[in-house]
Amino acid sequence: MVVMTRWLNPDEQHTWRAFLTASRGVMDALDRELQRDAGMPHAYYEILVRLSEAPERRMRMSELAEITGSSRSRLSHAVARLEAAGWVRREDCPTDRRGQVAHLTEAGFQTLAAAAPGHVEGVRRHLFDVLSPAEVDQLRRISETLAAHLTGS
Amino acid sequence: MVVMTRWLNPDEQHTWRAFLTASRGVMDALDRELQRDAGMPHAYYEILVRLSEAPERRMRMSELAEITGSSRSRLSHAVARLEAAGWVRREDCPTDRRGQVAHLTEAGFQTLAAAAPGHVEGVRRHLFDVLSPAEVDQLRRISETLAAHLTGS
DNA sequence: CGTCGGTAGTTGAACGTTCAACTAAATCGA
DNA sequence: TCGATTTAGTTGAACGTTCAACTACCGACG
Repeated sequence: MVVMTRWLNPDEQHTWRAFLTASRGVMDALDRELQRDAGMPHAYYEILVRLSEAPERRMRMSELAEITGSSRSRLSHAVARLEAAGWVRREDCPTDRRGQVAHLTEAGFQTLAAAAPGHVEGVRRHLFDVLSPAEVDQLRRISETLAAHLTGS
Repeated sequence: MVVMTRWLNPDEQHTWRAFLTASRGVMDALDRELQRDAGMPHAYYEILVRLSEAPERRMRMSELAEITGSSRSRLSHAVARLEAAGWVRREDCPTDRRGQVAHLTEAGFQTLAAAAPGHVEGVRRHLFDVLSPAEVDQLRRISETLAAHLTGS
């Protein structure tokens, strides 16, 4: 069966490219800043943040992968590096002999605490300061909708 | 001078994380689909698209780097791979002996033509079909604002 | 109890990006 | 016209991600 492609019209084209430029741009800027100021990419920063928020600063690898939106493999490699940096330690899970628990070390917490203010400032500078409160609200709803549909399909 | 960090309030926190999840999620999904269906990452697809739109399907490396939002180094590596795949050829620039001109080959154009319908469908599925026309409009304005501020600072 | 399918996590190779260093040519300024 | 600066582009190494293959363990069903 031949299906006609519904190409993007010029408006959609423009929106799509603006979205690409903006989202990539914001992420790249924050990534660069974090790499410069804290010596780690944003993905690693996020891992530390999520661990710092977990009870006892510990989390199962699977859950951590799930919540940071990364594959198990990616998380495994990442945690290996974070462990080498002394920021995370891996421990055996007491209830599941297959499992591992990632644990944010005190050094990791301190590194995170040192990096956080600069990063938050960056998020403000590149995102919140630039948009009106109404736009921030719109962005939130749009993002939630998009995110919901991703897990769905 | 000690500066108090203006942390993100819970609403901002939520918005930021939703934005992260959504933009990463959409890009990841399209990247996966393009890799599966066309054997190339989205960044490479974009290079081919931009070349296909250029006069004579030719563009200076610098301009191509600029327009695709990548570093010169990244583009250089990317075009090297695209050239190895037979989709792009590099030619000497006639007006600037330092310069190179990337040229989309017929094979590259055909590959692009084969990949485009599926990709556009993906963009619709993950983005446009999910949002109302008003939201699409909001997203466009927000993205344009964000993009404008990136080049600015 | 045994075994069979699913789950948790790791590994190494291939790939793509970044970073800094480098070559070569254009441009600017005296 | 000579030298200094800037611009164009490439290169290789280090890094981070992906993919597929792998080990080990859990849980369920006979």
